[in-house]
Amino acid sequence: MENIAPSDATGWMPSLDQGGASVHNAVVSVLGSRILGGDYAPGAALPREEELCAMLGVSRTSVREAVKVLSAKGLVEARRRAGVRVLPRDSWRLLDPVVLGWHPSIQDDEELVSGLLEARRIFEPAAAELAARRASAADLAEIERAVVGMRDNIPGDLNAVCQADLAFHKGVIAASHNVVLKGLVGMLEAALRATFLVTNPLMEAQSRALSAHVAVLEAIRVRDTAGARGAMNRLLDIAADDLHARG
Amino acid sequence: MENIAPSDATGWMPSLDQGGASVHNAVVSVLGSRILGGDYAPGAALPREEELCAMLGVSRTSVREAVKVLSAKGLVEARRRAGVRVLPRDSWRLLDPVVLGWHPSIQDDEELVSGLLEARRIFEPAAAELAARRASAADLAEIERAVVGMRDNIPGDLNAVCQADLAFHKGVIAASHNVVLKGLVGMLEAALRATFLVTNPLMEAQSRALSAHVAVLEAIRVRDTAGARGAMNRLLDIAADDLHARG
DNA sequence: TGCGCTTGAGGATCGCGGCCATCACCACGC
DNA sequence: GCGTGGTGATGGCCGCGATCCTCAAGCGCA
Repeated sequence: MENIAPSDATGWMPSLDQGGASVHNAVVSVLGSRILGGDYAPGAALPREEELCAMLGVSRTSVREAVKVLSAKGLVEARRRAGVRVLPRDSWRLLDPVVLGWHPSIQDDEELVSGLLEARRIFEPAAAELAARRASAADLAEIERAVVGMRDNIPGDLNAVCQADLAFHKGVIAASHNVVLKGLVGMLEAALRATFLVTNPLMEAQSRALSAHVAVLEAIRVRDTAGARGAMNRLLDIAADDLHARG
Repeated sequence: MENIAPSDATGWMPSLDQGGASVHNAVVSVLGSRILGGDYAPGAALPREEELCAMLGVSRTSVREAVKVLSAKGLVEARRRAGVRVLPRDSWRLLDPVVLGWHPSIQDDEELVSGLLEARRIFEPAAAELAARRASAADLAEIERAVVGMRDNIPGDLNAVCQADLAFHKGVIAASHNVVLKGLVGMLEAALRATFLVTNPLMEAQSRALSAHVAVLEAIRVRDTAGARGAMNRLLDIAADDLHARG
């Protein structure tokens, strides 16, 4: 029965503890995390509005807005008399980065991790091939900047390396100029984050990964579609190896 | 300045004209369609809450809930003093079937149609390959039922054929047992609907498509992964041909 | 005198609480 | 067994105050 709001009258702690900066975002985040975490299982019913208000210390307006948002993301369904029930996992918009961000520990969800990696092996090589065909000068510059960012931070700042790695894959997908693939960057972001959490920062692994990234970049630059696809495949092989070795 | 609500006091027309069954769903649907239709371009600001209320004939509560939903789907962003602004298309959750359903005419959006088909050619053959490896008896029965549904309605009910076709592709993706791929069924649904709108019901095309579907089913049944991938590729070749011939 | 930073007021959304309407479900009665 | 009314939940509307971002006017400095 924790309390989100700063509660009563006396003091005023300016910050909210969870999620976004606004009250209803905090409610959305709390309920979403609780659903993804399994506290409210699919098929189960959430507490009534009134109870949620009391539980979270917010007004009905915020709770109702939060329920609407969760409903928009396919997590719950609100019916008139029956209250709010959690929908089965198949209807959850797991490709929504926000929803994926509510997962308490992606790296421990075996089905999700393998599904994400499998999906990456399906569409990232294809994205690289399309990028080799369509990348503009700006796209190439973006990808190259990411590679440079990886190289310059390799022995040191691990966080910067991760961000550059993410920027690299985002750049390749953006260079594919495909609307659907661009809709998958959120999923990719979550997948990479999970990978970074599992894969320890091994020097050798990092240098291998860097050379694979360079190979993808060069293949795209010279418009070698098959080479780009193959280089991306090798890159994902390395990632899968690291993931498997550590898992 | 149309009015969603039944307006004033005298009469009471029970039905809402747009979208779902509830008021806020109607508002969401109207605003979403208007954004997708280009009436509110990316970067532009929506009218103020008060104006939207007057324009749609609903209360601020409904408008605000609708804005929250649209914000959850990445269409708009509400900032305090600046009002509600439409976000760039890249942040729209186009993989959300609801969002895609707001598109006024998918078949006329060249970039979207080609992007959808391209995406299908990337991940549907892969899904067929995975299905050949993992399909359960129930999965196979579901796919087979869809094929039978296509065959039995081929000369007659076009709508039933389309539904069976959709069920077929859904079944293959479900049989792949991949979380990410299952998240793409909404996109697939919109893609198929757009295809059906363009491709006229040619007898020869339908029979060709049917045999291709049967080939995919048989390959999955005998666990022929490469065959399933190839058959799905041929199926998509046919679809692309029909689409191109008519486009 | 011109430019840039600060500060003030305005104005929009945000959040709250109460109210009534609506509708599904259940139990009672015919 | 079926119809009907009670009951309790969500759906929707309204007005209020708080908040805080934005824009622009005003001031200081070179």
